Amino acid sequence: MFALVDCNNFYVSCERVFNPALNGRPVVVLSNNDGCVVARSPEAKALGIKMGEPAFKLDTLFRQYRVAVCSSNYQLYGDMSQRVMNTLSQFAPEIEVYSIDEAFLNWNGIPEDLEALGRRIRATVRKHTGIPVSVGIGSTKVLAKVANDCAKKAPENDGVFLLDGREKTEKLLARLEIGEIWGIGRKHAALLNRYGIQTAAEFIRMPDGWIRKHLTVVGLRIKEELLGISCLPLELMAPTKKAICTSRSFGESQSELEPLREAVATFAAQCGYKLRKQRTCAGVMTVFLQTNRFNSDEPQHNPHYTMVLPVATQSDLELIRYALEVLHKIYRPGYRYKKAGVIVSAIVPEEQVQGSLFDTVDRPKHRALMQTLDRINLRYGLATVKAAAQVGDSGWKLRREKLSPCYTTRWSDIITVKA
DNA sequence: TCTGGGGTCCTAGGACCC
DNA sequence: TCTGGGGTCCTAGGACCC
Repeated sequence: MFALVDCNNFYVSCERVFNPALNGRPVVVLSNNDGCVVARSPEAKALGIKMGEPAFKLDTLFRQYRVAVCSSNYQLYGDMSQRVMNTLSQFAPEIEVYSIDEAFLNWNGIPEDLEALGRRIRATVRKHTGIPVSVGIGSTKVLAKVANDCAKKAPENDGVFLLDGREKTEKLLARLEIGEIWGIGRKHAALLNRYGIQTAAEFIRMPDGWIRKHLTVVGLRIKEELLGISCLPLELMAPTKKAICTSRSFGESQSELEPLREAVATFAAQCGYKLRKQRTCAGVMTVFLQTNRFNSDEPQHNPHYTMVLPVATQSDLELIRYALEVLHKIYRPGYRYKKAGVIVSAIVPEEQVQGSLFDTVDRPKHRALMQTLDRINLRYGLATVKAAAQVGDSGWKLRREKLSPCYTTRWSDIITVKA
């Protein structure tokens, strides 16, 4: 058996933990740059606010219904997520942290009443962190997802749903639209609908060959999982990433080279940090620029260029140097760039880097320098020490007008309680 | 004026090898 | 007159997830 524990409207719940005045009110959290709605409280959902809707289109509605609007605060959410995951790991021998707000638990051979265990999890996470969660229990990961959906949507389940027994499962799948199933996205749902398949029950009646032809082996696995045959194992170790991307939309569009240099240098350094964190080096780097695709009357330019590095690296200084080289290649004056990014790939373990006869970089020195830099920044806060290329007047920086404090990760932001 | 930021997996087709 | 059969690797594109 698997349990899927999912935090209810996680980002909103994090904000509410530290600001109880947000309870009972419609609350939304916006994406980076205060762009789109990425989390909604139930009250906000009830107002018809859609996931991913651009915030500027909702201004009037926000005012009319006194919707509380928060910029996203990933430091806070990341830390709260860790606290939730720590609590969850006490409830299962194995746990897969699937995303910032979800985890699968291995409940094979647990002799207890699983529904009761689910309720205990809910109460404990609530007590330890203040975050409300839903627990879905099923014999495969896909069925646990289905169960979680029931736990969340039907109020009578009170946040916990155990999906067991053939009859119970069949009845549920007959009511479930195929597009609701984990792994069936919009395109596949539309395709299935065209063939007259509306529900999950109808889907699992289709022959294997047909599913394979139209939805590849991915679709076939989903069918098996819905039938109760587990083929998606728990993934306990997060695999090292094969590509790492750091990109941002700018608070304001940028035409000059200088702010773009600052931005691209910052993204390259961020990639370096992520590479070091998973103890890897990257051999290939892509830099891209984008103009605002929504301004169709503006000239568009979306260049990108990929460079093979002489020797795979994880040093900020080297990554920045190459990223700026590439930036100069692709930049053209006269365009208003809205977004830029750096992607590193061809990632290898740091102890398996292929050297070069003509290497001019003092690698041990870079390594020591980066270690020191990471230690300082860990202790004194993000980017306390950084490369000069990253420093500037920052016109490109994110817009985050409604940012909450970093209650749990910054001493100066720690919460004050008046009694 | 204002529209996010990450990732993964699978397949088909072409290049190349013996 | 006759022109094989088996692989691997890489990339682009499309689907999906949160």
